[in-house]
Amino acid sequence: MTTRERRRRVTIADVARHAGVSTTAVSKVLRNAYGVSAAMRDRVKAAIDELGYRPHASARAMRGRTYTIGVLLPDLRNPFFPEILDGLYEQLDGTGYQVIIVLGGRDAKAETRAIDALVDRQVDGMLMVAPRVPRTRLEEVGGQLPTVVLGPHEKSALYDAVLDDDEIGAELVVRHLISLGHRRIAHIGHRENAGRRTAAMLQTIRAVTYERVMREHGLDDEIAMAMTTYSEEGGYEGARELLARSPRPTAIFAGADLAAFGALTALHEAGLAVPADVSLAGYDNTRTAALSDISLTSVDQDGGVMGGTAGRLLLERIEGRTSSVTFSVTPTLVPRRSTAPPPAETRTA
Amino acid sequence: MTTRERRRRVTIADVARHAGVSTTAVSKVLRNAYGVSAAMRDRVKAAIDELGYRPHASARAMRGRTYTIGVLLPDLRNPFFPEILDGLYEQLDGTGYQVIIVLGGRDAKAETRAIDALVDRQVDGMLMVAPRVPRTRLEEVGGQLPTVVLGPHEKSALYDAVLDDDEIGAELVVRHLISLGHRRIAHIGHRENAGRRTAAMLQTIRAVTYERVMREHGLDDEIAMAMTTYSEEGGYEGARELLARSPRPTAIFAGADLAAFGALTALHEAGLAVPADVSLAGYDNTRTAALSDISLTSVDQDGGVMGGTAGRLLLERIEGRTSSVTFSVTPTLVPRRSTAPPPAETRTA
DNA sequence: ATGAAAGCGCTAACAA
DNA sequence: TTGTTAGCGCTTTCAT
Repeated sequence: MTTRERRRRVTIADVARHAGVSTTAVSKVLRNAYGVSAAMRDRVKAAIDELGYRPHASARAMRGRTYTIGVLLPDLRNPFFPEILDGLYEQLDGTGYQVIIVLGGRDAKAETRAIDALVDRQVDGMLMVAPRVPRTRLEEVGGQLPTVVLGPHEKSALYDAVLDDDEIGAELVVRHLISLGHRRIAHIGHRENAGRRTAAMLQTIRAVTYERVMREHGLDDEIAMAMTTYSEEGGYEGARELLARSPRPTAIFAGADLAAFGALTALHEAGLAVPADVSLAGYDNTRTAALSDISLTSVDQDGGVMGGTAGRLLLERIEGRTSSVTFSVTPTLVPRRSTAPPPAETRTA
Repeated sequence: MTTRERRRRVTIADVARHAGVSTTAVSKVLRNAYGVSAAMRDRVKAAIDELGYRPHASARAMRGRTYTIGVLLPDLRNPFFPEILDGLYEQLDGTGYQVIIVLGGRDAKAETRAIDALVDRQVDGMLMVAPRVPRTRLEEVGGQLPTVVLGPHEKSALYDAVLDDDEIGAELVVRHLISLGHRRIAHIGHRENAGRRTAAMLQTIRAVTYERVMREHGLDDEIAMAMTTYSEEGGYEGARELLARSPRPTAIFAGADLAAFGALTALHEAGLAVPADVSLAGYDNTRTAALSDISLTSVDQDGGVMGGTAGRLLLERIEGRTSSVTFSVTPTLVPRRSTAPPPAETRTA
């Protein structure tokens, strides 16, 4: 009878004693397992309620499931992530699964630790949103537990993939700008310093597609990219860099709304009006983009559907599916007031 | 020799065998515990590296610590939360503690489940950001494990509190508007339907302080409040309600930036210019507020310091402190272009 | 300084 | 249908 520092929690043994049954019986009731009479079930449930019993997750983890889904998020600032989580929660509602979130943080090392933390805590399934660790690491995780990767365009036999068709999304933006009459269209991208597998990363696809569409329209010479990061700071720096060129671009396609917001600041500081002087488009169709003072043209990729699908795939894997699945969402363009035909004197180009 | 579904993880016994020592020795090395020779430490560390061993969190939880800090967040959309988390992570960096986040979700019931999930997973410490469960629940948690509550203005012997001096913050805003010449200043607040303990909630303090300052300036009759929620939707509805009044307010103090953004949309729809027709101020000084197209006057409460302090207090409690501490941050006003003197014809009031 | 062994709360064989 | 019991991987007395 050790005196625990804090009041001892109710255990399955307490419930069993209180109900006058075995711990096995209680365990079975908890898991809705086969082989308990209605009477037994009622007695046990009553005892659970009376004692206010809740199972110790760690003890369960030692033998079975934790009823936990782990989610890796790169950060908390990207307004696209809540959409994903909303879809996930909706899908998981009523299943008894709890979601815990860890943050990847600044570098790949921090992200590795965050993923490890989830594995070490024995989550039953893991959703990795826009991970930047090497593909081998993703497969290691996928080999150990049900895993869904959201973002990167790389399929694997070891995990499911949910992704936005970033190629279509980028095409929509660049063609939209071209159809408005722009030629000097620049791009703000995200450079991942850490890793290989860049070809599969969504930021690479957006950038490469931008280049391709430009070429397809004979705008090879107008290609201008600033590779910073998908963040406000990155967008600010990228825009400053692009605006310093001569002649300056008449349109900027930022690979993420967040970067577009930073670009907006840079444009203002440079005394340039949007869209009168420079058109601006983003990606993600965040709520801020929809604010009428911002009214940013953007690409909508339905994060709710993506998150919900990720949840469904995770549950399927937990239930035993071993084959690999890829789910692709087709994005749509949401034109707003931040994009318009280029100013007249542009013809100097 | 049960064949686990997936490849069995390396355990402490494997490490012990590999190093030719006891599991006790390995455990001690892991925890930097007293009573291991340098030679032993080196051998064990080598074995750990060679085998790529990482402790099972759940197994540790059964006997000791989980090295986990649990954070409860109401949602992922409030741009103030990342600031808090940044401070927390910085404080925890290098301590070996991992942060896991759970989301409170829509109602108090969901929040209760989220908190339970953290308790059931035996986190070593818990940070509850703007919780809405009853105070008794907070104290229950505080009685079981090191706890810090961020937001509510209620001290307790059972947990530490980190809070913004919302009274000062609200005063700053209302006095700022009054000094600009406004009289018909309205407020958009957050009504919690679920709970008691409203008097201590930050939203109540902001609303009550608004009323008090109005009265102190003889503006009793101009008090107008729309109690919705601190969200974009809430701000939108609140503003529509306030703008429907006649005469309409010349200034709106939204209790949160998020609500101010919603109000912005409503103002635009009503064809009203900010600040020419209506001045608008928020609270939280989020990044979006700083965007030059928005340029929202707001109250800055240094979430980084709040989060960092919460982390420090948590570590102190884990190390044994039992006395209760309250830490209050004094906010500052950040005036921007969204607030200006009222339009001239206002004198009809 | 080192190790043997008990036990944390639960689940799953296996018996009854 | 119900109960007994052996662990899961770790920490922690308590011997040595």
